[in-house]
Amino acid sequence: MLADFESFKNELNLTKVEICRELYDLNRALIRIKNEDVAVKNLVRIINSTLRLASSKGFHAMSLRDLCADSGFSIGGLYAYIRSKDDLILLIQGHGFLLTRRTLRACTEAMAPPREKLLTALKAHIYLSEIMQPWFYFSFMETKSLPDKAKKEAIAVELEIENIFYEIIREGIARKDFRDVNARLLASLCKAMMQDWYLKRRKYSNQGTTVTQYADFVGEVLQSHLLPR
Amino acid sequence: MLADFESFKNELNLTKVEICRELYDLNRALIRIKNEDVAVKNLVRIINSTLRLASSKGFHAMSLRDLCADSGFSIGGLYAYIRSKDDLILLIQGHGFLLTRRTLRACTEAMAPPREKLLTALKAHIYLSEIMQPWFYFSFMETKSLPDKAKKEAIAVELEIENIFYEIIREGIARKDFRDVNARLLASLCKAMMQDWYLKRRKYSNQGTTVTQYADFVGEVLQSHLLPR
DNA sequence: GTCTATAGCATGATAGAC
DNA sequence: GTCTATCATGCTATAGAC
Repeated sequence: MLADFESFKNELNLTKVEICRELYDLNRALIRIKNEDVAVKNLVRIINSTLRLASSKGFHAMSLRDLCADSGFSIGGLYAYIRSKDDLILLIQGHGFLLTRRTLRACTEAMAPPREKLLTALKAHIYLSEIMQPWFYFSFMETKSLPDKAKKEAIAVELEIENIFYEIIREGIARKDFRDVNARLLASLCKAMMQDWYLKRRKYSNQGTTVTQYADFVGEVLQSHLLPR
Repeated sequence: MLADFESFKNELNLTKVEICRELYDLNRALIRIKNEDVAVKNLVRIINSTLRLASSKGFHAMSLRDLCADSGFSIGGLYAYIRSKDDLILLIQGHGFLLTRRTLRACTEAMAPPREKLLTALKAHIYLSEIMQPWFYFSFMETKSLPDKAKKEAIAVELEIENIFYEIIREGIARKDFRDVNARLLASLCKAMMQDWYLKRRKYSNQGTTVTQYADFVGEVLQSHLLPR
């Protein structure tokens, strides 16, 4: 069972380097640099800068000159790693989806009663969004800039995630572990609350709220509504 | 007391034309056209197009030529209404804030027990965001593109709105109408849930969820957590 | 594998006719 | 009050030296 954030983090071992290494392996065809260590090291710089600049001014308002200045690359050098500016969105968002789906599926496949399952999925999502906050924020804000096909995929992944929660709630209602509430709407609200953690990360930091606190609180609110009185 | 959406809408009388008329009156200094009827009519066109284009591809990705094509204006004609492209963000966002603050303050100034007050504020916010959905969505997405001063104001307004809910919850706890929960966090979650209505408007439409249904459901979830067992 | 230099184009903004 | 024509700038992307 998933308890605190630290052990979740250690178990997943999702460092920036590890994330970019897998991203590189999966996108070798698009990237001109063939030396893996060099490529991964520089991808970390490029993606770091992209996420920072895009989150502060927006991806479209960020020029490639900005990106080069921030990452210490030259325009020419940068283009060895991407084919176009828009490639960057696809790269970052696509890999974010992959990790989210994989992590959430892994955490919810084990047999468990709905209440535990719900809390586990909730924590997994919030904790993952904490580790990858800039990725999640970027994905949310830049979905509208995606080409049509990728945008549809983004919406589909969103729905898939929501459905994981929907199914858990439905199972709980069927087993009479939960009250007979509107499962679809509650799944949506659950998503909305999880989302707020990475959309308003700064606000929660300023308030001194920790991830674990936040996840626990959302868990309590959901249980207040779901558990029989 | 605030009941259904339709009567709220009729009472406020916030049509596009009325919204733009007040916006024009408050920003006469920036707008070169002096005939009010002409100006208001065209501002409706311009702002409509801006909100539509910005919501589908983002404000920065929308060029002024796009805007002209969509609104039927010429570049030269457009510049009689704005001084620069960025003026448009300020105009739209600033006026959205004004209306939100005014409406929410008006709905919560009456004396009422915390439970009623909370539900009234909740409905007022969600109903207003339904009437002005494109404005709210635009405001949220483009806050990052604002110049420093305006960005700070945007964050301040956000916090002010959240504090309205925070204070109501605190009062309820103090009077023992509510359980002793974390008021600050619950106010944040309340905001997150209200926000989802205008951020994911399409999704809820597709599901067939109505505003009234949504507002009622969020109200129930909050009460489940707040009311003594 | 990374750099500098530059092509080619789209953009925001203005001037001035009507 | 609205239009067309044009300017100056800044952008993405490429070519070619090292």
